[in-house]
This record gives sequence, structure tokens and C-alpha cells, in this order.
Amino acid sequence: MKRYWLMKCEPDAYTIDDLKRDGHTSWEGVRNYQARNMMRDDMQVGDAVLFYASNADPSGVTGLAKVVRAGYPEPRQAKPEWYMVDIGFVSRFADVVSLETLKATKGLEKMVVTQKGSRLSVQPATKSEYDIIVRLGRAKA
DNA sequence: GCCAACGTTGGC
DNA sequence: GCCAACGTTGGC
Repeated sequence: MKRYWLMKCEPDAYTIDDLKRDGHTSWEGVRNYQARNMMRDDMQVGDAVLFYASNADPSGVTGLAKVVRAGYPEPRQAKPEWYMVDIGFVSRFADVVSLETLKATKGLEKMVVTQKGSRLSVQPATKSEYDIIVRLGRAKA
């Protein structure tokens, strides 16, 4: 069963353009147990990912990715405490679908990212939410 | 840069 | 196990 996710990253660290250039990347460095558990236990190859730029101008979904390797421990740990997945480039939105737009769009009210104080950097999404955002991204293109 | 919200740490 | 202090996230 294909699942849908939203993954946050600050543009200073990594952008959708970096992913386009690299083709794929390891999502290393997540230090939150909830996010870790999802990467370790729930994310599977082929799952769809909304790539979200946080602390950006404006913050929002900048493109799409997909899981190309399921959860595995970050290297160079004595004990495997932290896990990561690999994601591959799918597409880049011509314009960012801003957080403001997400908050204003019907059907996205329940997304974690639109909740006040939400800091989770890896979040589950639904197919319906994903489809709406893909449409918003295409509409702007 | 500010600061509210959140997660984690550590003293007790 | 409680909870204050601290560090981090992330919108604005």
C-alpha cells in the first residue's frame, strides 16, 4: 500500500533543486523519535513525498520526491539509533505552494504542517492531500 | 531577529 | 515520575 509523506528541510541545508541535480539523496540527520520511527518502520520504496522548504521565503511545498530506499541506520553509529531513508527526485514545482496557500485550501485543514506549532520534520499525509497539492503545483506551472 | 511552541534533559 | 530549565524549530 503506497503511502504519502511530507518532509521538511531548510533551504540552507538542501533544496528541491539540489535534489534535481543529485537525482537522489540520503535523508540524514533527523533527530526526532517520531520522525525516526516513521522512517524506520513505515516508509517504503515507492511512497510519495511532498518536499517542503521550511524557514523559507515563503515556506511551502517546492516539489515532489519518492522513497527509493526504505529505512536503514545512519552509518558510523556504534548502535543503530538513528535511521534515514533515501529519496529520489520526481518533479519541481514552477512556483512554491506556500504554507499560506496550504492553510487556505479546502481539504488540507488536517495536515500536520498546517497545524500551529507543528515541528515534525517527517509527517504522514493522505492521498487526497497529496493529490490536491500536486494540482496546486501544476496549476501554478 | 524575535519569540511561541515544542521536545529533551536532568535534578530531585 | 514530575517538572523546570534548556535547546531547537520554524513562522512571521
